Amino acid sequence: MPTLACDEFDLELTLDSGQTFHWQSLGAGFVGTIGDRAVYLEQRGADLKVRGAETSPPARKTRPLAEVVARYFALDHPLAEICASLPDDPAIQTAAAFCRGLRIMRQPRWECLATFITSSMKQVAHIRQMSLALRQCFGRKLGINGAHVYAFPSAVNLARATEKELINCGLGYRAKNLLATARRVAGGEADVEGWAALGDEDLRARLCELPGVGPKVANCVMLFAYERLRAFPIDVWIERVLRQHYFPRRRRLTTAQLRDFAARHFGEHGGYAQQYLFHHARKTRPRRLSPRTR
DNA sequence: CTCCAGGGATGAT
DNA sequence: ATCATCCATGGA
Repeated sequence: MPTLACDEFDLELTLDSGQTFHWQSLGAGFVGTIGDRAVYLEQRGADLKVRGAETSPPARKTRPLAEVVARYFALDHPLAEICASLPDDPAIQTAAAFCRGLRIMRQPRWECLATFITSSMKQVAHIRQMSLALRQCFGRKLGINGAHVYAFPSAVNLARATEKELINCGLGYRAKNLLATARRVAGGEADVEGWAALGDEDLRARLCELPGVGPKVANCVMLFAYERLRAFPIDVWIERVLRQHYFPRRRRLTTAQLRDFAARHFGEHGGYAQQYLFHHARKTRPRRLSPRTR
């Protein structure tokens, strides 16, 4: 199987860090899609084994799969330098050590935006379920390693859906927002590709105009699909971590103050800092003790 | 500024 | 089987 060198990379950790919600474990690796391509991935140390779909209509000239994978997982990010640039405080240093090899991905823009619109007020298991349902109902079916996966549906395809169909995919009140946003993107009113040329503030403003997109979702999309490594999404987990470690006995603290602090303290790679704090907090969350073990 | 809808998996009892 | 918990956005 074709192999790609991947230093300072942990595939499983990266796929399990709340950036993407459709990869499934299969044998010793994972199957999923990158754009319209079905992919099987398996990591052995610094080797990343990569297999593309056995395409039935033989693919026309396309970019080499290794390039596509390397770009998707941002294997070009200088991880050692990024970690060295993070502030030297115990909270972030502990989290960064815990998350060695976790990279901030470069996901397809529409797929990332649509998925994070569905993510609001949902936990990872739900988001995975909705992603799968949307793919099965509206996406293209692809074969890989004897399994099958579904590409994420284009905005045009989702724009043709009815609200009821999206509700049947488990979206609840998010159906209306996703449908409205899909229609704006499909109609060219919202140019999610063209927006890549905008500065951070303008991009955030454009994203926040879309139905179902607030500051948190906008920051996730900026970070995971637009390479804006300063973007610092603040959800309840991160808010807890920030208050606990950086403002231990300050009671009155607005979200605006937290935002300003994060931007100043974590700087140009704030998104990496956020992802490390987030993943560490989730994976080391204090589990409630049952009465028996207490 | 505050309050609240909303809903299904998850874990505790 | 029942019950509490988790959660971002948007609108009142």
